[in-house]
Amino acid sequence: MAVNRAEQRAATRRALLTEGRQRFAADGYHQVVLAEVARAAGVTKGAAYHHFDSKAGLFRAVVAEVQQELGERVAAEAERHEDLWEQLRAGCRAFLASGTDPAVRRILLVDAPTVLGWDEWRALDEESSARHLAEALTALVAAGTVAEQPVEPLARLLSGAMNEAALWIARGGDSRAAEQALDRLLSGLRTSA
Amino acid sequence: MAVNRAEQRAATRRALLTEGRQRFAADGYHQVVLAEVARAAGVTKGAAYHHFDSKAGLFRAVVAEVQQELGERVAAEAERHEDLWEQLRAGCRAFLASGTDPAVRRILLVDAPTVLGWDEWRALDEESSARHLAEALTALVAAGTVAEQPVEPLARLLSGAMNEAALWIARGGDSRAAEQALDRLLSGLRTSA
DNA sequence: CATTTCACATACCCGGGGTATGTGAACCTT
DNA sequence: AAGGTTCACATACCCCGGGTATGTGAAATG
Repeated sequence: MAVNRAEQRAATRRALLTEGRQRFAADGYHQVVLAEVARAAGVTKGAAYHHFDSKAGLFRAVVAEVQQELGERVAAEAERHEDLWEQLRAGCRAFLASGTDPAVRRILLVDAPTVLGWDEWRALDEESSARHLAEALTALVAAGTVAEQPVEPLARLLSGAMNEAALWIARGGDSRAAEQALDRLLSGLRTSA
Repeated sequence: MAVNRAEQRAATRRALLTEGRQRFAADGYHQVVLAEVARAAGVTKGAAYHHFDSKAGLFRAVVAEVQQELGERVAAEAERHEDLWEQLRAGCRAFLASGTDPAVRRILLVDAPTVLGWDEWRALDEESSARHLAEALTALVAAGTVAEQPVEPLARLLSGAMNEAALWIARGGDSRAAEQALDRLLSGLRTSA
């Protein structure tokens, strides 16, 4: 067990994050009561406020964690392919699949924009997944696979489409059908080749 | 002035809806305090609970109103065109433009999914705008303009894309660029003709 | 070993959603 | 038109839960 103070601090912080993540994912931000998160983590509300400035602060930390994991998962799946176009498709499919994870669905896709505000949410999203998408599109434009055009609005459109599709799939939508529909949309971007 | 009881009831209900709509749009659901909405409407909190079962109930009613208006606006814009394809484009552009309306942006696009829950929100969305989109796509498929395919997932993708794009535009994104990017995506759906 | 630091615990405040009950004017009945 | 009923609110209250102010004991420091 941790006797060292830094270790102890890190341990309780992690416990709060883990417990918070589970509850935020299961019950949604507003249903979660901070004192119960702390109690489940083996501490009191005071400890939580010692580590995070507010309930939203804890949520923010959880969001960052989940988002980073998601970004890595998508990137890892994309990098299994050589072809740029296949990288894009693989990344998109990985994103769609991860919508079934309650942590991603409820925390990232539903609650985060409201709790953190759309601006801050978008900034976080930018760092993790949205940037990769924009980079992939830029690379495809540079390679001539996709027609020359502003990348940012296109990335926003695709990002929104996939967010919604991930939720739709999580709610019972046919993931195969969603992937095919996305493929059709994407293929429209290709220069005739 | 209303002396009749039914008129009076309708008047206060409308006052609550109007005042609630403004505040929900300006400050966001959670920042709004119900008692102040009532006070601004010239009544007390008790009156609000006489008309709506909860704060979320008032919000739900506001959402339904805004969503219906939006649906009508989009439909009206679409119907100014004869060609099915142009109807789709016009409807999409009208939707994107309406993202600048704070009521639409904050209430419909940001808060509604969290407050009402994604399922209920989707059900409301289905009645108003999403159905029109699905119908338009179905008509285009029937006319042979768009390739035969399941319409529902495609509609979800486009709906999500436009939601996000509307928010992006409202936050300062270039609406012209978004329209063009959307056009490119849509044009990919056309059968080569 | 004395002192400071720090990671929490305890006790408290208070804003705001929700509820239970009161009230007077409109409505219906005879 | 008088008495009773309904109803559209107002008033007073409960209480959960986020946030804060302060206490405490063990680890770190010298």
